[in-house]
Amino acid sequence: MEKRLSDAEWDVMEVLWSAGQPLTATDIAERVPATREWTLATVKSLLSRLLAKRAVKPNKDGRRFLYSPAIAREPCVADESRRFVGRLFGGRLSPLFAHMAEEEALDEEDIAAIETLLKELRK
Amino acid sequence: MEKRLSDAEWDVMEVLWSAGQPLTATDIAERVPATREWTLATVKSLLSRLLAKRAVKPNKDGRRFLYSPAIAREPCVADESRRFVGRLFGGRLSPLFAHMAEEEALDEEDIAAIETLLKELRK
DNA sequence: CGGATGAGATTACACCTGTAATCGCAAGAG
DNA sequence: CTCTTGCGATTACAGGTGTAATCTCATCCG
Repeated sequence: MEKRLSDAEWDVMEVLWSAGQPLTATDIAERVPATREWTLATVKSLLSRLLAKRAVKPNKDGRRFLYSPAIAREPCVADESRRFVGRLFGGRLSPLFAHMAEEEALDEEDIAAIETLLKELRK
Repeated sequence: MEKRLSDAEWDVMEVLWSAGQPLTATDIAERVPATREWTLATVKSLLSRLLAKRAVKPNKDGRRFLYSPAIAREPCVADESRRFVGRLFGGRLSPLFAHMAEEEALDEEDIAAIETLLKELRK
């Protein structure tokens, strides 16, 4: 990634990442979370910015473009995670974990999943 | 909190939270992470903004102010955590955990700490 | 008492963000 | 071949942010 993605840009990228295929601006506008009541114009602006950041790739399809992600989701998530855990929890995951546990943001399913992961790591 | 804190504002708040006592603007400027090469003026600006957000409390001390946090760190961290985990991991902690594990951002110590926490939760 | 000092308040300013309207052009409709 | 329409590109604009200089007092030094 050349630059960080803004919140709104993330929403657009999420659409592209989950689509699994190139989409037109209109497609994207339709799939963006409904809570963002964006007009098509807004989506197009965001696409321009994402193009400038080289986060999406335009593929000419006749008179218009099909957009697809130029960067994978994983590295972006990794970046944000590092930033976040670094800033709030001194870079360590365990304090975050402790915090979430206290907040009761963990349910049975999470706990089980994490236990399994831990076993994996231990091997 | 009335509003979200910006990155720079967090740095100021961290100083205040960890100081455990009211500080003057100058004190704060001295304790801010050195990587931020801020002038005193910058710190004062940030303090103004934090006052506007009611995140810090000014206590008149003769001719100047001693600043102390008006909000606790925990709720702020909780807010940011919710935002972060919600946005990137669908609100679930286990995918974040899986991600960090893959990134090898976990060392022995973290793993042990988390195991202990899990046992606590299980009880 | 008068000037220097130092504190907060005010102002500055460029860049980023969210949100959009408008422009200019190319393609399809007739 | 012309008119409409749908697209990307350009422009807009207010509010947030990082970073700071300047202004305005009150006070301490002499």
